[in-house]
Amino acid sequence: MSDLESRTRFEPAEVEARITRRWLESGLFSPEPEGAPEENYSIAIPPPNVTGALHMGHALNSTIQDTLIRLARMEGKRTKWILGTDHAGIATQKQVEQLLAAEGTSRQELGREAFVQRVWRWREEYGSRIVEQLKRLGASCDFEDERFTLDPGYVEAVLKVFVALYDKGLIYRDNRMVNWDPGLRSAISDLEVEDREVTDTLYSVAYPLEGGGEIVVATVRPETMLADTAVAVNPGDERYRDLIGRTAILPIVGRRLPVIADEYVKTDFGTGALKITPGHDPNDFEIGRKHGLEEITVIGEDGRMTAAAGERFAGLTVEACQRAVVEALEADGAIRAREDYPHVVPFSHRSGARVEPLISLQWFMRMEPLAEPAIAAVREGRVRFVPERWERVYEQWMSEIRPWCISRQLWWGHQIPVWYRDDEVYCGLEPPRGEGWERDPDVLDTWFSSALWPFATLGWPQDTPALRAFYPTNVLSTARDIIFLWVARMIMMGLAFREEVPFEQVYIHSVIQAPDGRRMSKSLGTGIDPLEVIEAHGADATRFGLLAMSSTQDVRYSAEKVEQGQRLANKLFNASRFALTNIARRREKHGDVGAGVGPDVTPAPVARSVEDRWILSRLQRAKRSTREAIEAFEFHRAALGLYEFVFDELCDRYIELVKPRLDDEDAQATLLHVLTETLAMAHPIIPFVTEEIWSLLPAGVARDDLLAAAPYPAADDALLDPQAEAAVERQFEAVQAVRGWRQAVGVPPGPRLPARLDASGYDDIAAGIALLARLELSGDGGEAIATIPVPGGAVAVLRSEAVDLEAHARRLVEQRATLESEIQRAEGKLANERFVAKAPAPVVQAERDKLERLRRELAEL
RNA sequence: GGGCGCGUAGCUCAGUGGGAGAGCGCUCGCUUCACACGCGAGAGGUCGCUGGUUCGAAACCAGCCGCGCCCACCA
Repeated sequence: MSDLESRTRFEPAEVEARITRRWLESGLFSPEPEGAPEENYSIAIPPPNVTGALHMGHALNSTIQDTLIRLARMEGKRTKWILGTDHAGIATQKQVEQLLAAEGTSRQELGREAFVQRVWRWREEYGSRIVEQLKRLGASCDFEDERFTLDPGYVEAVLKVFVALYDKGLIYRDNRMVNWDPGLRSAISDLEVEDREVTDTLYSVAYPLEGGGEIVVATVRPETMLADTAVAVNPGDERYRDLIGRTAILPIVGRRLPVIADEYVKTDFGTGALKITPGHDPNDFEIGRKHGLEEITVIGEDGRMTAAAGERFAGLTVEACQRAVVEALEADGAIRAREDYPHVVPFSHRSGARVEPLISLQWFMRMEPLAEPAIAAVREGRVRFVPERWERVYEQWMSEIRPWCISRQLWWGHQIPVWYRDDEVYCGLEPPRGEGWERDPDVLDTWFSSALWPFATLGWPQDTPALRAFYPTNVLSTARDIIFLWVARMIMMGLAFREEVPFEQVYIHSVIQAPDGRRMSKSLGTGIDPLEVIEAHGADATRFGLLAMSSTQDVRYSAEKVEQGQRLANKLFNASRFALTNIARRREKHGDVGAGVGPDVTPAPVARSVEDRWILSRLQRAKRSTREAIEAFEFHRAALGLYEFVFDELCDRYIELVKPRLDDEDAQATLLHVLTETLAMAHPIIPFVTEEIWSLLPAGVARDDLLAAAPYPAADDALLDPQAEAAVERQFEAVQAVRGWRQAVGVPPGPRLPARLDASGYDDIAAGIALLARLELSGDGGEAIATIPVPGGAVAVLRSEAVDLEAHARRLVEQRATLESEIQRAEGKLANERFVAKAPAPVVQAERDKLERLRRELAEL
């Protein structure tokens, strides 16, 4: 205890490592796979990239999930937080390629097999970093059952899904236009493309017509004209009607281009005539297929012009080629106009390169048949989004879903289980028998394997106990940016392969922006490292701060909220230190260690006074609202409500009021009870400090086991006491009135002031008022030198030289003015006949009561 | 082009039909026997603008202004 007495501050760094070790050694986070999903509770963590380091988004999301998980665990549910990392094809491959480059070699030089081995070695060395960082935050994941999306079992799940969808005809190979990322040299999906505003030049180029005349087309990409195979106009366009069916001559190249009609062409944009380049423009590709046009490719996968572009341009970069083509057209006098043209163009989210639309042989997945039941699941409430508005966003995207390009030209990932031999194609879990087969070199989009996360992590396709116990999971928590990339696809795959939704609720949490409102990002230098925050303020403070600043909308990072959390941890620690050292000291003196405290139970509260009944009543409300707020994903309400309870009610009021009674065993029991319940109530939010204090509770109060394993305290309605709440409310109004008066009239806060209570309804609470407002109350009938209005009467201040009567008079004038204006307002309201007639009776009555009270107070003055 | 969200105290944000709130910051006071990461008392707001619904609007509806995000194949 003497040790505790000297610890005047909560020191997180000293405590956290010790507590973490106890948690991990307890096995509490690793439940036996038993029971049914309905009685169990599980969350699958959004798997961080193996390459990743904990950023603020992870920290918030992990805190949210851990708060849910810890609450569920304390509610007695078998609770599993499924942990793992994602192989993150592109990010990881890039990382290792950079290493190789630094070593003066490359993946091509190593060859595929050696390269993949190299990535595995890298993963062994660095892949657990983020998992260790999660421990620092206090995350109670099942660390003993960590998964990886390239584990052998996981690979089996991925291949099985691929083969099944292939057999159903949902996965197919096709030569189509894809988003080609020249930086990555791979196809990417629509969702990995981001639009950026760019100002290009819009050129008007004249194409001569066979037999005389010309047609002028508009383009921002003159270099692609080398692959033009037609010119299109709108069939209803008077200007060009006569030209349909004629032939244009492609400048520079000399190719003959049919002039075709297509509704797609807008008459009011550009020149109304459109050059058609099926090989390098998605729209033109569709038009080309519709009209059976030739598809010519002049831009290669390396982002340079191919031989088909002609000797003059082959080998040039796209940019250089554009300049060369424009020069050539100028020399021909073919450029009729140019203007600056701001528009959005696609860039790769992965490499940052400008996306090059190319025709390429890739694997695609038809999504509509999978989307349909996934839309129904949300519509029927089997999956619910919080906040609800995301359901519409989800549904809208799902109802317009397009084929998903799932093949990537990478080496790190799930290699596609398809083999070729001449014209034969084989798809299966095992390689085909016989000689001469060659496996498709491509790997699957990382999100393909992520889509299986909630069940592949539990052992599917094996029918494992874990799968039976924890699927479906309860909640998925994430930011909105991966609703389509990941959440929607998990729902589709869960329904397709488990016939069950993967989770019941999807919580979409805030995106935390930099304090200045910009995106938090390493490259912008706006990132804040959560580990540094933990170092500086503690994990509890970080968790509290993140929850307190979170919302249903994006928020700016608030260092103040973290500091608020640090104050809460410190306050709770000091309040506990006060209670524990005092009670221990007094019991030692009296030689009874634990009277009134049963051996294995939280001490039963013994309410002797109105403030005891009050704090017990307030405690029930705090427990209820904290739990309800967490369950409703209103984490800021849970965190800030806890702060308010601890500071305003437990510390500033109850502990102050109970101080003089601490020799009383009943008061000790009540204080200990409130303290232990508060610790338990707060634990899901600030687990470290609460666990630490729990371990310091006297024998008989603290169980030997962990607070993390203790039951979450239920709100007991029998302890609600509206009378006590009203009484203590009145008490504090009176205290505040006296304190305010003291300040205003310059009476120092320390000395006790002789006074008399001329008010009714103060039998139980007068002593507390005297204590907190520093009054010496007596029944002295002498004359009051000053009168302080309090609810139901006044405090009469008796003879004292400490009172400045002029200041008192000034205060009286101010208070009268305030009261009079409030009375006027109430009177006005009640004089309004329509208010009295139409407003609900209780509202009118409340107004009348208020008016009466105000009038009494004015009279007291 | 379609959709969503947000404009409340100097700052960051709660609040959704009956007397404008929190944290930080600011002012004043306090070595009150747990905590100065503390305690007490204060100052500070046309709740973006306009109109409507209502006895009553920061909240509900409409329009406007400003900011942010998502989706979308007009060269």
